[in-house]
Amino acid sequence: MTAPQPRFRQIEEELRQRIVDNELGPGAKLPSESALMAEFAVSRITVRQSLAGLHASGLIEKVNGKGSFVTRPAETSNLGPITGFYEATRSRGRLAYGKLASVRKIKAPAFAVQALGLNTGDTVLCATTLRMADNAPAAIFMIIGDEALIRALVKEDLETNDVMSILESRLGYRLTAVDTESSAIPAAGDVARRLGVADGTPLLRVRATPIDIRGNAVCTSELLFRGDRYSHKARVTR
Amino acid sequence: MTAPQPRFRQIEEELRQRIVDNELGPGAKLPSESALMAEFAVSRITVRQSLAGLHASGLIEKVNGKGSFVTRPAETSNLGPITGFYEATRSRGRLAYGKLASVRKIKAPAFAVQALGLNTGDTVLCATTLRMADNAPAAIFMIIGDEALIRALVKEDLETNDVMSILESRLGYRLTAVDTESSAIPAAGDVARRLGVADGTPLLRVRATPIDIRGNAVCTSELLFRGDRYSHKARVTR
DNA sequence: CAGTGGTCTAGACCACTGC
DNA sequence: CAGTGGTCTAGACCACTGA
Repeated sequence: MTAPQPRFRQIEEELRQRIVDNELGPGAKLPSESALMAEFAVSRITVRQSLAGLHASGLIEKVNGKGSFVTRPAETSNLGPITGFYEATRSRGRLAYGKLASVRKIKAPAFAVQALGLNTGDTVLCATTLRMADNAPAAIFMIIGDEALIRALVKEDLETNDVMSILESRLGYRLTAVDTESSAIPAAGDVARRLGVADGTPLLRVRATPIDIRGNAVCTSELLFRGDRYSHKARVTR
Repeated sequence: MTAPQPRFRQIEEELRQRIVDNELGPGAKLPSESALMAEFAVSRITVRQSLAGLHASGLIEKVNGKGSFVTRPAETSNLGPITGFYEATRSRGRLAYGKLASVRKIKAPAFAVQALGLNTGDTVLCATTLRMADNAPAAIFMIIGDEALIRALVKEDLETNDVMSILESRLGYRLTAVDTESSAIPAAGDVARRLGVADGTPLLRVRATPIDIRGNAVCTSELLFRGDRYSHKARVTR
């Protein structure tokens, strides 16, 4: 038997649904606690218990004397600098932009198969950009995912905007985490040439997979940095 | 003016203190909610609000019908495989151990100064181990911190146990996060020789700083991996 | 000023645990 | 069975916001 969910959780899920469905968009004001008491016919404590759940998920913020509001995810992009190359670079006062190198259909590489839960041999769309900092090549970025999603990302301009920020502020995704895997590899052939380094130069390879509010992988990406000039910072919490 | 803390937070802090001071050790049962109501002369809701705070920090767990218990941190070491080299390697069925290479007093390197909030020129104690997987060199590990702490870690056997697990299960630290910074550097001289790789081979360098429950850096460490054989996985949450 | 969220009280019934 | 935490009600007073 599935135990019936407690009332406060039902209300929490109902509100969560309204937010995910963009019925309550970023920045929108939630009904006041007394309004929710009336709507769901429960006591104030029950309402507050529901709101506490949403607050804990970072979905809403409460402002004393004003009300509760849906958070604007893009304004609190604290999922690590890797996931926000342009933002991080610009915040240090440097010029950052990218050049779209290619958009093509490929057979999903092994890491994408695993990250996205695909079958071997599935085809995916892959967009590649060369990211520049102060007019010097800084990194090669590759993003892989569902065709419709990648086309939407390209349309929203991958040469200026970070993927995470497009996903959250333009495409309505609600992200909760990013899975990352870092390793060090030698630069080779075309990659070395495009980054302007000698063959064999150590590169930092970071593969990142944003996870949405339902625990699903949205897409997956690979970033190749010059190891001598850039590093990847993150805070891992339990 | 510092605003007076609400009652429930005072109680939360009091209980948190008892846990941190090991007055309530891992696995210990907290007083029941009714006992806490009597002790602090507050209503049950207030008590539960305090416990909710501790629960959110992962410090206690509640068991219906039994009571609330202090969590055993070592049993939930999910702060990333980097921070648990031995544990992660052994869990894949491979032999993992280390060799203590040196323990010496040094002038704190720049990254340690920043991570630990020291002054340039301060001296710290530094222990180095060579970590082996299936009898082959896998990584060079260096840990830097306060003299007493490093000596305690060495005494608890850095050749067998992960730092995080020693800190949590033997030395009574309560860790909440780990700050990490990854980059790729070429192997050089002594380091290359000890890892058994050619000069210039890309190495993954991960610097990790465990953060305790009060937000303080406990110590800081640097790990040099062979980039072709190991990678660093982490899930970054908001 | 009225409306909002922040805090708190004094009760209640339930499901679960262990004796 | 008594003790525990899980859920919920119907109130209350406060501090803060904005008109």
